[in-house]
Amino acid sequence: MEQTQLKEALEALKETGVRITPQRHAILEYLINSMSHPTADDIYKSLEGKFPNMSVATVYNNLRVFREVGLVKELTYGDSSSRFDFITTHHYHVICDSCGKIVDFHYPGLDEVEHLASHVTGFKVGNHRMEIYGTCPDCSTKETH
Amino acid sequence: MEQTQLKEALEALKETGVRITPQRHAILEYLINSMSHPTADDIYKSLEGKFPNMSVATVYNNLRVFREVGLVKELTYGDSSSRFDFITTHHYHVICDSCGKIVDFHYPGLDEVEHLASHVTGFKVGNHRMEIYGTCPDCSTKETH
DNA sequence: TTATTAAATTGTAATGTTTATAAATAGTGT
DNA sequence: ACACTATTTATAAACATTACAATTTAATAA
Repeated sequence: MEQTQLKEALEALKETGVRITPQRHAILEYLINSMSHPTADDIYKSLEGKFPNMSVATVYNNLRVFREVGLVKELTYGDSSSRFDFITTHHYHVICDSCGKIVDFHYPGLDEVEHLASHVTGFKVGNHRMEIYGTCPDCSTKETH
Repeated sequence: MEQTQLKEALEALKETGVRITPQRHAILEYLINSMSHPTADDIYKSLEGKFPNMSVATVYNNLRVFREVGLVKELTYGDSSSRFDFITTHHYHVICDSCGKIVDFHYPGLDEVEHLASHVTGFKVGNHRMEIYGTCPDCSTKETH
């Protein structure tokens, strides 16, 4: 499952003329396997064991490359640092206001909204982002005891 | 029109026990009158004339206060600094990928999505955010000549 | 009006994330 | 294996935002 995704991702890089380095391989692998939404620093720390000499700049550089190629989505919430998400299928995120947990939420998409927006504003609409905020079950039970 | 909004905002502050200082008055006024979505630094620079001694920290502190009271929404896009938006009616933003222009876009809301998300994830859903990205008319014409 | 008190402002330093830079290194196609 | 460039590394710099302590000020009541 993940193997396919990784292969496809590497293929996509090759096609764009982006070189495949061990660091890039490892970052991609981490993004695919981690079911969370890590920050650049999370990734840096997680790969410290395998790559003791890797620079933080490398992580940032490659996340930018992956974003430009369209492999990765950058999520900017209110908190200090960006989070990065390997793009699989179209899905949204539900975020807990209390503990910050991020849960994936699949939804058909909001093409209708895009069309309306395009019509009203005259923009050539390309894409959109949406996040839903609330309290996760864990934090809900904690609050009401 | 704006006078009413400002009065109501000041009233809301009073009710919450937040003191009304000249700086707060000016920042609120600026947010309401500016039809743009200024950064903290925009606000700071714009009020430099009236308040030569005002600290950047004051701007940040008060934007946080306004957000906590619910008068202002903080918008975190990809770029480096947050933007702040005085909350009037429920609307979304359409953002130009090319020049960064932000246009308001009124839409009935996405209650249905919130309900579904709540049902699927078990979250107590409170609110959501959505932004639409594309190319504005100006940039579109520039590209195609 | 004045005194009182807690809250807000100021100035500055500190923090933390992200980017820029230049030298060293390593992928890729031949 | 070679040559050509992209990439990595290490470090410094830039930038937005926050923390802090001292000073000032808004709100309240006498």
